[in-house]
Amino acid sequence: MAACASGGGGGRDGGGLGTVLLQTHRGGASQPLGSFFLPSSSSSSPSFLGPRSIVRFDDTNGSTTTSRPFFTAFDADENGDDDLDEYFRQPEKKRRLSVDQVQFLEKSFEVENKLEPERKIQLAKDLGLQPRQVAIWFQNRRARWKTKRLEKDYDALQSSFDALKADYDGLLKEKDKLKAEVINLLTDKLQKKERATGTLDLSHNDAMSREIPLEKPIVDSSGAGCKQEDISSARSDIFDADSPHYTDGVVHSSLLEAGDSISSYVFEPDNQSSDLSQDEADNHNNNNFCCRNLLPDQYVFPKLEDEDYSDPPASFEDQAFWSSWPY
DNA sequence: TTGTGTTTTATTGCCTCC
DNA sequence: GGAGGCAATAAAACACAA
Repeated sequence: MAACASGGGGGRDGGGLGTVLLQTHRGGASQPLGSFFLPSSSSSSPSFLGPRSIVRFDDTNGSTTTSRPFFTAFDADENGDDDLDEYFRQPEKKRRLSVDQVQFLEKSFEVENKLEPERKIQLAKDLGLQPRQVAIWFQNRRARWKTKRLEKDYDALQSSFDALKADYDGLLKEKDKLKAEVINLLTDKLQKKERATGTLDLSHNDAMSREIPLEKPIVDSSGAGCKQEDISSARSDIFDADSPHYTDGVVHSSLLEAGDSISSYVFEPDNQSSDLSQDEADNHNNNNFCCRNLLPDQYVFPKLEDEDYSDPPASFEDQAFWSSWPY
């Protein structure tokens, strides 16, 4: 058998297709060409709806037979020999499947998007198409389906990310707000206490107040810049007795490192001190701490926080974090 | 009418499975 | 090794604005 599909190459199924068509042709050697055409159910006008790929087969007699297996509407009697001749002379062209054919294939695809050989043959028979065409249609349809699914998955992921990001941003703002409130309350408390006790060296304090802004007071680990009971009472106003954040003079917070005490970590580290070593810090403490004249031997320069938890956790911005995200 | 972008049909080459 | 699936791609058909 010599079979060559048009368009060059012909593909693997070309042989199978040739076999089918040749068998059909041989089976009905006296059959007119019109028997290959299906009546159109959607259009009364004569039209060629199948591809015009012309498959030539040299039969055993050496003559060339041209098969046009999947025209869905062609009335040979109406069009006459001229049209037929004109059609045969036309160079092969791609033809789209008819609406009915596509609908039929779509329904079949919904049932099962894979095509077993028997089903392929049956569909081809029902639609007047080549089995190869049915296979190609399913293949292309699977590709389109996959593309759509990817788009949907991407949209879902994007929505999920946006929602999470909004939540995260909201929480960050809330955290900043609460932190500011804590700082203000503690600051007020301290100032009131200092005024009430009158132990503060005002002249010295005035000088210090110019160096260290009140919004970010430096607090030591033993007394938060003043007496332990001062900061303790202040804290007790901020954190209630049941609060997980503070018990027995120690803050237990997810925001803090394990073992850190509030006296060290309630406040952000002073930027101007953040790069100092402990020795430098001690020196800095002696020179600048606002209440050093109260209990000099207890003053310890505030422990500096390594990381600022107001920033997103590294893992959140990290690629690895999102690559492990389950959605 | 024509240029351009999109969709559909078909081919090709590679890969996997039996 | 053959059959079939898939990705990439070509090319025809189609839609549509200018």
